[in-house]
Amino acid sequence: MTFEEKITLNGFRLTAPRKKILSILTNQKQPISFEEYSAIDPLIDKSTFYRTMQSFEQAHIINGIESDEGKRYFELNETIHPHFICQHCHAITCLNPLPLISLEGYHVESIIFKGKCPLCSDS
Amino acid sequence: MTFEEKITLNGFRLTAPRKKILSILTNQKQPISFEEYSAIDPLIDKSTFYRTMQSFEQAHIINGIESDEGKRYFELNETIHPHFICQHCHAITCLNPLPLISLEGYHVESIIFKGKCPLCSDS
DNA sequence: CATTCTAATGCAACTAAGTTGCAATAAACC
DNA sequence: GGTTTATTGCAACTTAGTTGCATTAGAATG
Ligand SMILES: [Mn+2]
Ligand SMILES: [Mn+2]
Ligand SMILES: [Zn+2]
Ligand SMILES: [Zn+2]
Repeated sequence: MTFEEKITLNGFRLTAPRKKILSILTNQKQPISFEEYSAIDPLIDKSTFYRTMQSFEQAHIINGIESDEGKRYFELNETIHPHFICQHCHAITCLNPLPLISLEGYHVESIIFKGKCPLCSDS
Repeated sequence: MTFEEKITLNGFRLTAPRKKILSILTNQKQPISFEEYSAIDPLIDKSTFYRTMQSFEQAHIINGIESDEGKRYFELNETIHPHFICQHCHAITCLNPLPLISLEGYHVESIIFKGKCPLCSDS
């Protein structure tokens, strides 16, 4: 699906900030924060960014993930997969899809593992 | 282990706020935030609370969990178990211990499931 | 017990991620 | 092109959590 389709199929207007946000998120291997995003797109407005994240998250175009440090990280919502948050270096990593775990009564939508990433486990 | 032991074995001084914090956390079935804690212990100072959480977390006396809403929730670190965060009502629930999942290269210390809790799945 | 040392407290001021109000702008639809 | 209304961009705000610092009070020592 193109950026244009992702945006317009949900009834959103096709604006410059939205196209840029989707294009940049497409190039990321890992979720990014506003701080990281605005390093790539320095002219972005904070409100526009966060409002876009809210609308796109509700439309399931993107996922938000809470870091250990009180920041939100965002990624495109393509194939569902779990994430790992390193409590040492605070990196957020996308993991390979995992066989779905079911919990009686609960409707599980995502899984986050926490601990030490490979880099931090060595040292 | 008594509150006194938990505190002093880590080289911390035995103070009134620390004893009260541990006694209140002991009575909780689920992790609680500062907001919830201070409803139970209205005289607690915010700095004292958060500084205690930091020291106790480093000493592995308590666990901190990030909610979906940018707040930290705290619980005693007794038996390790996963948690469920409802993305609808935002409740944080302790789950029963789960067979340990291992991820090649990663050192997993905790697992958080997100989705809809039983109450919110019905409605 | 009194003395000393220093960790911990409590208060106020601060920080920073994220939100909100609102006037100006520009998509979308005719 | 003209009208309508969602969206932008700016500044002001909110709020969870942190920090600096003077005061207090554990704990160790004699
Ligand atoms: Mn991912
Ligand atoms: Mn728990
Ligand atoms: Zn790491
Ligand atoms: Zn719920």
